[in-house]
Amino acid sequence: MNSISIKSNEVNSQTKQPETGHRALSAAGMRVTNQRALILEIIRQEKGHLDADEVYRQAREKQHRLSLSTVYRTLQTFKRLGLVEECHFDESHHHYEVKPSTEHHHLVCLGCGKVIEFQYPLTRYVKRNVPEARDFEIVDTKIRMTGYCSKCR
Amino acid sequence: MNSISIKSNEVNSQTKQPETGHRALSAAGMRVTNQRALILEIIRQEKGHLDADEVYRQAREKQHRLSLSTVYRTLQTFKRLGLVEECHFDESHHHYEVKPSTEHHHLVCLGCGKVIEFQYPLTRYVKRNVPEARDFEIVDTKIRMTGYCSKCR
DNA sequence: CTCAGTGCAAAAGCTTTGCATAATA
DNA sequence: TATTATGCAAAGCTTTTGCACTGAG
Repeated sequence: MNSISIKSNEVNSQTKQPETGHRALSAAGMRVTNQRALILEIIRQEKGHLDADEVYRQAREKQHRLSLSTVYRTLQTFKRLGLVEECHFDESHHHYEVKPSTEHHHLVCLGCGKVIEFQYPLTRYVKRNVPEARDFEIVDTKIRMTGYCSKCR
Repeated sequence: MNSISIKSNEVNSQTKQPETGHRALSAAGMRVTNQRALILEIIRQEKGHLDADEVYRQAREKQHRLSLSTVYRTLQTFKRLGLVEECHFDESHHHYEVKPSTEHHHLVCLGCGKVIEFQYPLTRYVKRNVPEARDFEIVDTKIRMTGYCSKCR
């Protein structure tokens, strides 16, 4: 409903209160719980791409009693609200990242597992150049290229 | 080790023997079992993209006692040999298709679930136009665009 | 005070594995 | 005959769900 843009990763260090996420959550008409604020903060601060279990482990360090199901439920909620996005780097897990404002894609290194992001408006390009995509209303584009990075090749 | 190209989907209908897959299997130095031949035949004949359970159901119609684990093991084997490829259309399953000789990608309709394939050398395009991809040795490109097809939009 | 959100435990999917049996080369 | 592959059942992992309790608004 509301489009909430996430622009900064900096933590509000002047005020003592961990304000991170409060605006976004309440703007979406959701209750602001410690769990949600914490999970959102974790995903935002991690530049990379976390899976549910990594979020859980990190969250647990701050909130001892938080449960895995809350992590899953919260991740689903954030996904629905468009706050985070699900990626599929390997076959078994989901990974999550903050929703990027501009279209970007991933290069996944088979050697070291590093994920390199690049921004490029490939949706537009495909829409223009691929006949099959003409009368298809593209909602989302996911590109995952695998291979070997400069170090590993 | 050997690269085995699959070119035709036609069933050998002159000879009575279900030859499908025998060459490919033995060329790869694997034992030719009825189960493997059948599973390969099913994946080849199905133009679309099957998941393990669909392969299992179809295979069962011909070989009553075949087990799900054999399907999984066989699919893994075929993947390793490069005979089939794994796709990820939704979050929960794997889907398999015969390994295509030319680069192709998928448009997945969120309305009816239809999967439209299109061929386009996007790897080359990305390699040329995306700086981050320059010193990355791209092994595989997976593009999945979701949206709505002409009927569903 | 009320209802959305949480924790816990249990269940549900999909996939893998151990082991004895069956079948291929 | 010597392995390799299979079937069956059981386990493994990730994710979801039911329910009573807690806490935000």
